[in-house]
Amino acid sequence: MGVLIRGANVKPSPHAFLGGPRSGLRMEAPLGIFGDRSGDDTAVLNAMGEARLFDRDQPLFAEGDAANAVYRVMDGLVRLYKLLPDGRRQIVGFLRAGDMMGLAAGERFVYTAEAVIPSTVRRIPRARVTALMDERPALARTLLAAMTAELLAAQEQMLLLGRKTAREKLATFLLANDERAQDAAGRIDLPMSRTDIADYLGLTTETVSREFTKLKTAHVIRLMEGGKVELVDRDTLSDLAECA
Amino acid sequence: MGVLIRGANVKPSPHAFLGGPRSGLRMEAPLGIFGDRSGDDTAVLNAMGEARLFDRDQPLFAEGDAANAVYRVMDGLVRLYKLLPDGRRQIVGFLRAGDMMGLAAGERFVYTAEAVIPSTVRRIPRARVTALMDERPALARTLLAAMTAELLAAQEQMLLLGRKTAREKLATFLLANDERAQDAAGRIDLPMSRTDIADYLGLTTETVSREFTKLKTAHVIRLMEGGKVELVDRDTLSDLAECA
DNA sequence: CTTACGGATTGCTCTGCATCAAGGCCGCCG
DNA sequence: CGGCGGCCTTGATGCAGAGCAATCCGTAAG
Repeated sequence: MGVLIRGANVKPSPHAFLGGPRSGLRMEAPLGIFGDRSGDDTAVLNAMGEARLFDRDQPLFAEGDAANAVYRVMDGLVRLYKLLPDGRRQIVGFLRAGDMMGLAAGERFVYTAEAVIPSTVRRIPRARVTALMDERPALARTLLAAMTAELLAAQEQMLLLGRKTAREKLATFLLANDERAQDAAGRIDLPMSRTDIADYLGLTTETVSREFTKLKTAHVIRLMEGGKVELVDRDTLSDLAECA
Repeated sequence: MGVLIRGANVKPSPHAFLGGPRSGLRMEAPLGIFGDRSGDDTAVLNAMGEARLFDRDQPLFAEGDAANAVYRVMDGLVRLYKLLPDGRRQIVGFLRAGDMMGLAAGERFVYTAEAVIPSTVRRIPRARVTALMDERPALARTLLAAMTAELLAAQEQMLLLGRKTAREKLATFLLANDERAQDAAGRIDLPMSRTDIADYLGLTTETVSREFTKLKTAHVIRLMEGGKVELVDRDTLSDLAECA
């Protein structure tokens, strides 16, 4: 499953829960509801496993593969998606540096993970995570809290997919990424293609492109080279997003 | 959060993972990946808390309420939903007897829970769940596995909401309920209104009604009184659902 | 510099589902 | 038993977004 965990090297977001769908677990465990003893559990996991570089569009694993490891993105961007038999695709999450996936899975993965851009990913055998949970019962709780965040994000995305208009979807997407993918200049880095964004938001490439253009024309955003986006008018964007 | 847990009194489904969106956790922990020591943890939780009867449309809790308890449905049907400011509604899950909710929540609930029909619900203070986890570390693992199932179901629902047609959505919905809501005669019990189904599938009441009619006319299903549905041709329904 | 290629943009048309608008059915209450 | 109100169904119409196709643009290769 699309479980990702943000590591200690990534600065915690002040709005962990308001950022919309992240499809990821945060190791900081922002929810204290299961007891606040997470401590350094995250650090232990972070150092485990072997890192490997994946090329553009190279799969980390595919739907149907045995789920015998969890993965942690050290650098780059990974997409998780499900396919219908006729090829329609739904991206259920994007993972950035520090995010983890594969924790929430059954015997086999029910979705595919691919590098969107060249990405470094650490692979940790599931057995080691299990063993670590035996040593430190608190880890299970940390993961529980993390999975909770994942679930909340998934439900937020259900609201988006089921009830929001194209414009609202894109506005929500931009604001969600505002929290997670800002560079030094405050711009958002969106290395994924329009098609990827479309498949994440339940739209087509053309519609995504048109809505980008409209936001640009309205001076709400500015499209920079390199796939970067500057949010000029966050308030308007917020209104367009209809909460979330 | 839409975390529900099916108790030991409900017969395990042979297709726990194929039934599509359930928005619920199963205490049987069908995934052995976190270690298979769940044992009787579920039974302990089942007996806890006080049961209470909720009338039709009566809220168990609302969006924004402090999330200081988890709830277990003993009998009836509960809907979980999120609202947009202008009133658009997305139902993120239906809970039946044995299902549990509220485990995956932050400080406050981010959705509302209401009884669809008169329902008996047990309320368990969160502190007791936490205490129980201290006693039995294995419980955290059981919940972890359960939450995993919830997450997989949520992602399946994302695929449905983002990429399936109205017909496919309804077919998927019927097959998912086939696993969970059969009565003695093999019919599906759907006590929720057309509006509820529409808000769950990201459609309108009218579209749901029209698709029901089409399936009926094609002799794929039969609509019985009392909101019951008989699946006459599961194969055709399966084709229409496009997997899931 | 020229060509080629893959993604992005834009225009035009089409359509699935939403929206608006009647009825129809049924259970409830006076 | 009759009227009322809620839900469901069905029909007519509209529209947001899909589908199709033609550039455009930026990058890489020659």
